[in-house]
Amino acid sequence: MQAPKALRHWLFKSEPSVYGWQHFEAERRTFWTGVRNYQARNLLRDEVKIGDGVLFYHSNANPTAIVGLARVIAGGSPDPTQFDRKSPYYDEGSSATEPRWYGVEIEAIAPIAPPLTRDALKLAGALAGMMLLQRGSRLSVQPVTAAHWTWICRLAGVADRF
DNA sequence: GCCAACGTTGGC
DNA sequence: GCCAACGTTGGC
Repeated sequence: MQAPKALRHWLFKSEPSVYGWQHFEAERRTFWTGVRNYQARNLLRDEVKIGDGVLFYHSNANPTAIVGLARVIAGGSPDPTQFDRKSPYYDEGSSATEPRWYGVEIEAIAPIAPPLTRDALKLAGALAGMMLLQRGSRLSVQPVTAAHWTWICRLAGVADRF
């Protein structure tokens, strides 16, 4: 019998002008749609599992920051927006039998207030290796190591629930 | 708004 | 399979 995989940790980027933490918190849960990058798709489809922790990050924002914690409540399934002709995420090259794009469902756990700004993250030497902080890093779904996760929870003053 | 870095596309 | 052109991301 196979041991269950340890819970893992992720960082999801979102532009607050498109879908911000306030919106997410009001809905409490959401299906994460619109990821159109194969590397991120592979993570959503194959690696992001129920119970995993998610850092919700505001990109293209002022300030850019980690603004909340979330939890994965359903693993990868096809992103319905790829089939919706009216959606900006519509992909005519995708089909129901061979969907190209995936998403997961997440639930809001706790806000991080005040937000943990990118500047604050950069000041924490222990976080220097975070993928988020690497030059040119733009993957919108990123793995976060357990050590980085723990540091971030401490910096944010939130309980490490994962 | 600028632009560096990255991903994708398509000609060859 | 190479690589130039183009489009996108996202920090600043």
